[in-house]
Amino acid sequence: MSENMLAPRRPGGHGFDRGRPRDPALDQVILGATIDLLSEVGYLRLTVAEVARRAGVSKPAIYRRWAQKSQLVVEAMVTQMHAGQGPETGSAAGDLLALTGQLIGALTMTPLGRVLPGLVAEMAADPVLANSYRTLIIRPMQQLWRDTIEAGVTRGELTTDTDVDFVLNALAGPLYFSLLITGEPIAPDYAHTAVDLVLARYRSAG
Amino acid sequence: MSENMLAPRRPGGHGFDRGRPRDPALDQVILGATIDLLSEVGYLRLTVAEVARRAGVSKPAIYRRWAQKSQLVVEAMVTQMHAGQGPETGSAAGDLLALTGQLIGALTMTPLGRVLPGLVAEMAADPVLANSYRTLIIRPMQQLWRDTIEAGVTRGELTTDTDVDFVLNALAGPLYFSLLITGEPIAPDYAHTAVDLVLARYRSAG
Amino acid sequence: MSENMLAPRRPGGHGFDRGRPRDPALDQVILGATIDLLSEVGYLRLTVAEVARRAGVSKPAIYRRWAQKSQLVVEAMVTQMHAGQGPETGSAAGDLLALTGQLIGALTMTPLGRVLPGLVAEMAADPVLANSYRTLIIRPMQQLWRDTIEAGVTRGELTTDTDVDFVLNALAGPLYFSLLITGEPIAPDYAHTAVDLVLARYRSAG
Amino acid sequence: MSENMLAPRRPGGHGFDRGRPRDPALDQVILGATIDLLSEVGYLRLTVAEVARRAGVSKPAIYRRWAQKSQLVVEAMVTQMHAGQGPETGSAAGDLLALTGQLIGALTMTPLGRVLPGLVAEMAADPVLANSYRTLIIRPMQQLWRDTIEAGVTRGELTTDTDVDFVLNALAGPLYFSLLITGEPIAPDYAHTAVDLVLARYRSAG
DNA sequence: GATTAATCGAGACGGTACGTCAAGTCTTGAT
DNA sequence: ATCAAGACTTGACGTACCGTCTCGATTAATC
Repeated sequence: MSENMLAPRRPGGHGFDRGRPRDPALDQVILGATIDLLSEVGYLRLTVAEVARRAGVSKPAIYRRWAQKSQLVVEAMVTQMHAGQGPETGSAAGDLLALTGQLIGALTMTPLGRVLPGLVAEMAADPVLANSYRTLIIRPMQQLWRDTIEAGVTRGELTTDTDVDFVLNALAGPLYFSLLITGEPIAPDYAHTAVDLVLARYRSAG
Repeated sequence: MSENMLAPRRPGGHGFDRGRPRDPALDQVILGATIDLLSEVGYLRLTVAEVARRAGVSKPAIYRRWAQKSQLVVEAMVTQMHAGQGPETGSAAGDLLALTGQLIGALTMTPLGRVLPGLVAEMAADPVLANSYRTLIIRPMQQLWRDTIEAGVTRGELTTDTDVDFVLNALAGPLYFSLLITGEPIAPDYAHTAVDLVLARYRSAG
Repeated sequence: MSENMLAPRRPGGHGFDRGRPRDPALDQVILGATIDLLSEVGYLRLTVAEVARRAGVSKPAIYRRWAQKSQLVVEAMVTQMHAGQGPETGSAAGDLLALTGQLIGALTMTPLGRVLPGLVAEMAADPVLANSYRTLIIRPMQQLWRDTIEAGVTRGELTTDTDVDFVLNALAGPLYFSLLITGEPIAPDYAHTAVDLVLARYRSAG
Repeated sequence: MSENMLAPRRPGGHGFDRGRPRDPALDQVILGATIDLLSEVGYLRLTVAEVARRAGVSKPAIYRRWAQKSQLVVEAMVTQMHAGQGPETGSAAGDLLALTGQLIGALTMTPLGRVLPGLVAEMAADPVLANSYRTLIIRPMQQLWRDTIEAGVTRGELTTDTDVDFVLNALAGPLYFSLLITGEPIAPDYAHTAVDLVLARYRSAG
């Protein structure tokens, strides 16, 4: 797995600290330029050369850090993810509502929405990238949801037969479907309706 | 709407039957070659030149019909959609189960699954293409689902407050989410679990 | 030689006058459009499709008459050549002066000048065309010059050792050189200077 | 004038020695492949892709240096021009004879003859190219002739009213005329006959 | 008068080359 | 080993023009 990760490439295998050290400021400048460009033109029309131009940096400086355009973009996205706090509203319903709302926000208010389509295409052709994206972005999100759902079960609010991954997919899936496929806007009451749906089935009688 | 459609470009606006007509056989040969290549190499690695070579056709013959690679591919996908039959199992539960199973089949057994990621990326960058795909593929599918759900309401199996589009998204969304984002295989009991979920909320008491 | 000629193609080999006869008016319309377009855009940028459009004629109607663009153009040029009259000024000097002046006029006042460069290129690659051009345009011109020079010899104005072809080349060559290669304008006194040059060498002492 | 020149395109206007320098070896490899191909197939049938293939170079590497095929070809021709030595035979007659012979050699023994027709066509359609060709190839040649003729005047071998450009055209023009237009071979005694002609008129009595 | 065959305009067809673009790697000289 | 700059290969893109072929609709000469 570690070889699949995309976290900044390190210099060749000899030692780690010979020669001129990388300018750490460049990482941020590059990622910033990437986010900006991404939200302007989307993934497909983003070119590495243009990122370099805007960052005032050379192309090799970028490729020294990320093996491909897609990995640069994933990393840029990661910096946009707020260290997702598990919500603590006191009830499973409230927590799920909060998480769903957070996800809607991320998909519609951040560049993530513009980026996702292009990334989806690359992921289908590049397993390494897919792995990076899933490890760095999807998995942490899933874990948050799982923790929340399991807390609900533990507290006796959700039935013990609750299928954690299924619930997660049931709440998040339609959002991605609208974003990527139908292009329809997300209904303003989506979060409520969807959480209601889940609770109608999995709310513990006790 | 008509200007957004991509169905084969037609000759200039004078009349419609002047000059040598397009060879309709070529349409089929080209679309067939496209489907074949698509299922072999996926969207991103499909090249128009290779489609031409396999179809025994010139590149201009292709570009005469479709303005871009992406539109050719959409059209090819359309030919793969079987005039979706509304299922008639006699119960809303059975019908929804059948539709969900059909969709799973289309996404996993046909080239659609291989093609979708690339198409999603292009759609995000090309509104005309997005419109075409939605009009030709998504909307007919949605209509089928809507008809089925509404039939359930009419027969008194589903409550009258059933949100048709929400239900549709709830059943189909997670499938696309798995296919495009998480890459996880679809659980073998997905159809049952998902339909159960919906019925737990929308089954009519009567 | 006859098979190298480009004079209008005739219908297939059976008989000569079955079926609908060609519209003879079209020949003229096409040649006219060719001349016009030629003088506007030159040879290389002239397309057969545009000639057809302007002539209100179809492409096959053109290719039925001329096998290639280049032959159409040659034929169009021929129609521009005035049945060159041998001048009759009474003296060899006067006749040569007149011929040279005529040639200057043809090269600078008619589309010939715009056409020649492109034709030269095609001729180098297409012997059939070269033959047509030389037979239909160059040879008649050469004959005129030869007759004139020989008349001068006969009348005793030019020495009997006059090399007819050499003289012809000496007078005409520099004109083509300027037109095709150097691009320099032809000196206004070229005709006089050149004829003087020739007479200085070949004027008969007698 | 400088903006009309085609000599290898240079990088953007900042400085001149930043970034990876062009591999000068490639210039030579490309020009060499161009010359070879040119003498095999002539101008019209030379394709940039084939030049690239033979030179073991990519197409963009070529287009980085020359904006169009025609400019590549001109540049290739320039490399074939031997830094023309002004002949020093001691007499104007001998010098002119030598120059004429040199020109005959260049037109018949080098690829120049095969290339010229195609180039002539492009020049007529592309003033920049025409300018380049004339500046780089024609003008240096003309200067050589002018110097020679003027030396003859200075030495008293040619009359002081000798029209330098006219003489030059009179000697060179017929050669191009034969090559490009009539297709007739150049007479073996052309050089002598032509120089005789000129001397008959311009030889100084003194 | 019916038949026959080549014509007509329109435009599709195969072929071939064009010139462009972006991705990712390599090279230079300098720090 | 880094940096900026930009050359480099690779591979595909979409376009243009050539000369041919096909369609349905005339148009004459022949039968």
